Amino acid sequence: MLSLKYIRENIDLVKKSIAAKNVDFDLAKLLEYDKKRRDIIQEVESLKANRNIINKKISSSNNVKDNIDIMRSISKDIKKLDIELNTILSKINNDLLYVPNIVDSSVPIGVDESSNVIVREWGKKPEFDFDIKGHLELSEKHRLLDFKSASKISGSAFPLYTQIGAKYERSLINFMLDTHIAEHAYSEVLTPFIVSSSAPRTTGNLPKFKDDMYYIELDDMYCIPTAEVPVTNIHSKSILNEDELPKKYVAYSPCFRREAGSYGKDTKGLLRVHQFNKVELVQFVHPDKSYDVLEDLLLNAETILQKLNLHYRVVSLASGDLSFSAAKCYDIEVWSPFENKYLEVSSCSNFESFQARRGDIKFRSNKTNKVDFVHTLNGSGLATPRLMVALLEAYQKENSDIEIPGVLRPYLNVNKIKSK
RNA sequence: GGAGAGGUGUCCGAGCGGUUUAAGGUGCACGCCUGGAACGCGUGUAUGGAUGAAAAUCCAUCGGGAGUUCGAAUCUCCCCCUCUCCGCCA
Repeated sequence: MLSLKYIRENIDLVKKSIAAKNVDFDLAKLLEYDKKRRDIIQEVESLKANRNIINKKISSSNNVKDNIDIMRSISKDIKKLDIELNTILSKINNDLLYVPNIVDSSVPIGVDESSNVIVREWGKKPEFDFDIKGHLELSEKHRLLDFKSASKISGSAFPLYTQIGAKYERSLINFMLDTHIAEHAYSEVLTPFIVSSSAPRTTGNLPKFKDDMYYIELDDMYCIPTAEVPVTNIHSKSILNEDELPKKYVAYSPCFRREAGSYGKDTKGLLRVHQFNKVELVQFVHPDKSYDVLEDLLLNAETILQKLNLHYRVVSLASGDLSFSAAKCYDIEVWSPFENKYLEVSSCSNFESFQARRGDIKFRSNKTNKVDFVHTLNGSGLATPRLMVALLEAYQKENSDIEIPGVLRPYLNVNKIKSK
């Protein structure tokens, strides 16, 4: 969320960002509401000031009767104006939730992903001198996944990991958590996976993207689409000390996504699923530092792929591909040899004060003793399904055995997944 | 699910219709005192909003919302949250 004041004082920038993100929003109407709001406030506040003065006269007695008559009429006027003000305020507050975050000046401008900019590539595409198999065929052969049983349980696109597949998944999660905790100094949290509506409102998932989440009507709660949602809200409605910044959290969670509107796309196996596991990095930082931290956080996520020795590239998202809440975002895409394309395994975003405003997350400056909103950032570090695709495919041998990367061997206690 | 207790400023805690512009304490900051410190004394100490170049002035805020009243932290209703006990349950 942007503040009304900020919007009023940066109309051009806000207008530009709305256009750059391809968002439909009537800014002129909002500014008109704001003008009306300020007019009413001035009127009603002078009445209230008057009310306070007369109230004091009544309590210090003499002329009580006359003053009560005056108070009656003032109170009537105040009540009328307050209703008018509340009406306009609720319109404004609702509209504000639909204003997208501003776009950082370093973000490439473009309507969609075709304008994304490749920032760097790491490693190189593995080469094979035999016909390679895809992750589905490999996991079927080694009984790592059982989509058939899963569909009986939950329908399509819910993975059921079995035997060494399940252990592999668990190992990946632990490996990633351990790496971020030990090498990047994140502190681990394990959060609720079902949240009330205020949490996704903070992060920007609500109100605009309600249909992307699983909703539990009976309790008016949501299954989290990412650990970003609960973790970002750890510090909602509070003022942190500047000394406490940066706050760095790493959280494993399952992620639940309805993926409405994406049917028919990436339907094979693990490429797009309704439930997946992810290790998420979240930081609360001083506003001056957030763009440096974004680069750090990106490197933290990249470390995982480097340790797994998987080829990947980093992409800076164009304005039109940028999410509603983000000011800037990098995607990390891992190479899938069989799909013959890059698969998104991480998004690392700087939200600046956008989420902090929605969640009321502030810090008190040491120097000025004033409070200001923190900046929030997060990034997947990483999501497992497409990572698993890349791992199975890149590490397959001609006899279909799958080698286990060195860093995962202590977790899995085997060097290879062998045909039985 | 049932019964009860409670939600007040950084924190603790009083107030239960108009001397509350929220007592008192605590924490914090600054000043005085001191060789330096503690003690003591003094001053200040929130958030949001409106006007304003600024200084400042004003308005709102005692979990949230609605109501009663000339006037609500205080009375009424609805909701949320925390705690205790009971029931159910992994």
